[in-house]
Amino acid sequence: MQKRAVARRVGIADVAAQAGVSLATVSRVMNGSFTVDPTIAARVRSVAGELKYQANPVGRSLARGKTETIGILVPDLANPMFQAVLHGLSSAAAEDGYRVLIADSSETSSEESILAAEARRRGDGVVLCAPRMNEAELNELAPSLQPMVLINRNASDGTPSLSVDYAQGIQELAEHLVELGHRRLLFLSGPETSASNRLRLLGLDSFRASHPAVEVSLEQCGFSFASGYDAASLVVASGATGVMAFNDLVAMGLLSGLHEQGVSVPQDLSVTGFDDIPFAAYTSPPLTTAAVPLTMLGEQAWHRLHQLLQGSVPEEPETIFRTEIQVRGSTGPARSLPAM
Amino acid sequence: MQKRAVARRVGIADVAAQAGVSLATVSRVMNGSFTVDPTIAARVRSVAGELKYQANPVGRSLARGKTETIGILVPDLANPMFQAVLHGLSSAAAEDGYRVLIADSSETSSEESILAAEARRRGDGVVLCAPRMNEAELNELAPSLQPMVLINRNASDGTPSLSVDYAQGIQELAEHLVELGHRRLLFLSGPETSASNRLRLLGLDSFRASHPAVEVSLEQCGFSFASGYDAASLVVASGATGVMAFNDLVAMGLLSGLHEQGVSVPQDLSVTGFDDIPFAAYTSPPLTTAAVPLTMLGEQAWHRLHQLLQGSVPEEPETIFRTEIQVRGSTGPARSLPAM
DNA sequence: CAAGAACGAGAAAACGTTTTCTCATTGGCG
DNA sequence: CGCCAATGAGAAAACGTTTTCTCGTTCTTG
Repeated sequence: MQKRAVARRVGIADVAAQAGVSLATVSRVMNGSFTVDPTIAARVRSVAGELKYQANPVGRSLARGKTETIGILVPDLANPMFQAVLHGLSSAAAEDGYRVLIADSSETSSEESILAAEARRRGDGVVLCAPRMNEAELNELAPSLQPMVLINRNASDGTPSLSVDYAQGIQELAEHLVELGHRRLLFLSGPETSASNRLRLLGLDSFRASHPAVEVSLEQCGFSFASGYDAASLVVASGATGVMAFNDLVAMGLLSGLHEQGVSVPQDLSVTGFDDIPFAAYTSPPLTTAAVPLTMLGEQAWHRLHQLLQGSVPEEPETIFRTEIQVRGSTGPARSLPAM
Repeated sequence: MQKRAVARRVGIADVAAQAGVSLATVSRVMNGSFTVDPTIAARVRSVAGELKYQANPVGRSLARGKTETIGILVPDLANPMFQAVLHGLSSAAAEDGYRVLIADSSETSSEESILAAEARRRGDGVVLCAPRMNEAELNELAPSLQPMVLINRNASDGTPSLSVDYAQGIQELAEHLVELGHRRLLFLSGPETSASNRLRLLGLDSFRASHPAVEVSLEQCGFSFASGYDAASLVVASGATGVMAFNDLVAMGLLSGLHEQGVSVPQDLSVTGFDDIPFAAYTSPPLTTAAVPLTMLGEQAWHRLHQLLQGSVPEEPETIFRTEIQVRGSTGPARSLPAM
């Protein structure tokens, strides 16, 4: 006899009926429009409170044509690097009242297009963080994904992008190792699909050109802790004394693998990472690495996207962030170097 | 003369017009209904392809009454513990075609209710991960948030929950320290708002009861790396030889602070963490900690929520996960212990 | 005092789908 | 050959808001 409808959601219509006004008026009151009589407004607010009315975001989004939500596509949510970017993005977006929807491709580049389109369509814009898809695919997809911001990639249509100068970073790391006396360097290369990996390779090419006396070899590896761990034997066998890992995760895995094989770092071998993820400073030994402003990357991505959402044209399409070498315990003088 | 509308989104109506059928038919084709003539279906599909039509998720959500999206509320997205849970949740949800919306309260408990309600209303359900709000608030809020799953909290309305047995975990850690000969223990307590911290305190009470000869003191600390770092002096001054940090983050900060003060771990002091975040094994020294199945917690949360969304009543309201002590390098024999 | 402006609030259209009705056509069967 | 069932597709209602129109009042002003 009392409440027969089992739990029908209270809608704007219920409030309107109860308060004896029209839907429009309720909507106006709830949105803080001043064009409504204070008496009525108060009554509506009171009824809304009683009924615990809260606007349905889906209906509102449809009517307004925007969701106040953005999507982010990451290749691997388990990777602290992307976690840091996500955190920066989410915090910054939250400050402007926007929420973030996650799309994690789990390093499956073939799924990216679909996930990106999905994420984009569910929100007002999207951030593609280091997508693994190839150049052609990205260029084709880009126009349909606007407004969008790219991280560590570029599209031919001038989509705003935030990039890290990996080429410079890896060169500085190599330079650092050479200064320590290392002459045989090894780079543990990341996924072929990674654009930032290609940039590192480019950087190494420049380095080779300017340092003909230094041997810089290459080994295909991966992006994860496990791949670094598995590479330990290869690394030892290579005879290199300075090893640059694709990223901190790989470096940490390598450190772990080397430790198990009784190789001491940095006495026997120097190891560098890349990214400076939050825990790179606390490995044993602490990791020498090229610091990427990860959280800031996320924050800036939001600010760019926010501008786009407000209809302003981006002033500079591409922003490039420099890395900063953090020298820590995992690198030291080359073993064969005569004491000075 | 060609395309005057600057970029109007192509909708179901465009496809219908172009294919010479009704909206309903297009919808049926796009949703794979078999009640439509193959010839027409093919034509619609072809037109849809040409026009690159993709259904607007907002309109669809409104019509269907569900968004295939869930929300998650976390106290701090910068914390690897919550990142791991989020990762588990997101992966598991993705497998069933659901996406995850993030709400990060940044440890501001007063904002949680609003954020939780928001996140819930935007999706079909919500996961509250270790909310900091008090008991009363949680109990009051819970009914309005259904379907929901709680992690490390309980609500009076029988909301399904996934909990970790922190009381048992902290006792095992204390036990471990005592076995190493430590008699003066110190617990670096986490936020008062943290329910799991209260459980740890409860565990320590039991421990005290069963080990009257052991001194277990307490120091208010925090949840972050920084708070652990700052606590180093206090810890040294306390005279304790075994320190249990609130979590791995605090432990790592403490390790760092102690290192700076020239205190060696575990020779001078033993330190334990809690959670076993992905990098706890790679600090220097590696952290002895109580492993919480973080990713699994996220996955299970999804599975529970998924059941709820499909209308099945949860069999067991609360699932409790045990922790597993990982003994690593940060704990060792008490210094003053006579050699045996 | 009357005419126009300003104002406040209701009616209705719009947002983009899905889904229930409804109806026309076809095919089968008695 | 006619009737009923089955089939396929269109019309329209529904989802829950916002927002544009529109219109009736009241206030202002000449």
